[in-house]
Amino acid sequence: MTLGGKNALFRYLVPRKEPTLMKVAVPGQPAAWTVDGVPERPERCELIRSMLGLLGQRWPVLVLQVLGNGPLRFNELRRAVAPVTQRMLSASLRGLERDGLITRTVYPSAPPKVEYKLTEAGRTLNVALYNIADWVDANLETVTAARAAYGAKSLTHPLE
Amino acid sequence: MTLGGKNALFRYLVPRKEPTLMKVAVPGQPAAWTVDGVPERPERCELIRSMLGLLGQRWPVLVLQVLGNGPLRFNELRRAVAPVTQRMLSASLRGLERDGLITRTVYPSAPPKVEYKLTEAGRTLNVALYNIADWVDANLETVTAARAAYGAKSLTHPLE
DNA sequence: CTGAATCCATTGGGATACTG
DNA sequence: CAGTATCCCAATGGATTCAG
Repeated sequence: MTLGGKNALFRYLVPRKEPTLMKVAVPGQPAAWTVDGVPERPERCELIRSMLGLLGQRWPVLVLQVLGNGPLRFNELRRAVAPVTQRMLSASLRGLERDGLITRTVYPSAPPKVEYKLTEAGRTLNVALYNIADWVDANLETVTAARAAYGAKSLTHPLE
Repeated sequence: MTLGGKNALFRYLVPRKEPTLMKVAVPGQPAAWTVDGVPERPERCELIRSMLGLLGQRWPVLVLQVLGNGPLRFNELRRAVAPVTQRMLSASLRGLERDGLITRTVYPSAPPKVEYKLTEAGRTLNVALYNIADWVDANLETVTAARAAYGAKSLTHPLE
């Protein structure tokens, strides 16, 4: 089983503990973990997983999408991605800000005004999301049919 | 705030309950939910969210990636994406099969042999994943710096 | 070999109330 | 307006055991 070339992403996704297939022996070189000859960067692995986890969450994706239309204030966002709760919106915004996908600007006024704005990184990540949507457009019937065909089988599935 | 054009994905991601921004009033037409003039398809919304949820999970992504190298049997897969548990691998495989991303072929023999293989849909979805990896490659320093800069702030965050 | 069933710890995330 | 704090429930997912 080859590991080179197109499937390099995999090696960045495997967990750190006992990484079996990550160990790619390069002939003529000392045993080291490399990806296409480049030394593996654990932080890249971490970040890919982190981003996939982010995109799998409900609200951050929505926030990213609505901010693509321009900067918004907290309650504007809250209405835009309703029915998000304050808690979840706040948590999502902090997570996105932490990763540098949005900026948080406080205008010292009464009442307070806080503006959230997409960064360039956030904008480009948003674009990557459209690839998923494109895939769905191309495979909607396929998936729907597969699910229908699968319907007759057992029901108690831990994962959806 | 405009909703047209580039940000159509958003409207497919909003929850069904009380969809605020989904309702796009088209002047001169009867009030109906449309996306770029095309009637909205709730099942597409569902599927996009479903796929994002799938990609946010730990093991299905890994399974998809390793199967990109060719078909594998259950225990081969288990070793390849170690340290996955049997339960999680089984659940992931059923989910992927349900969505038509992989096929499950049982060879009637003793001991039993089951082969899992990527479908064309699974292969193309795999490709979409590389866009996330590309984004990470382009923004690794940005995100790392943002996280470091954010470090000084409060600690109790419900979302990561 | 290929799973399913059971038990249990952690976490996501909603409702509500309160604050500068 | 822009949040934080608390409570609580359901779902995720790991470890272990059982079965065809």
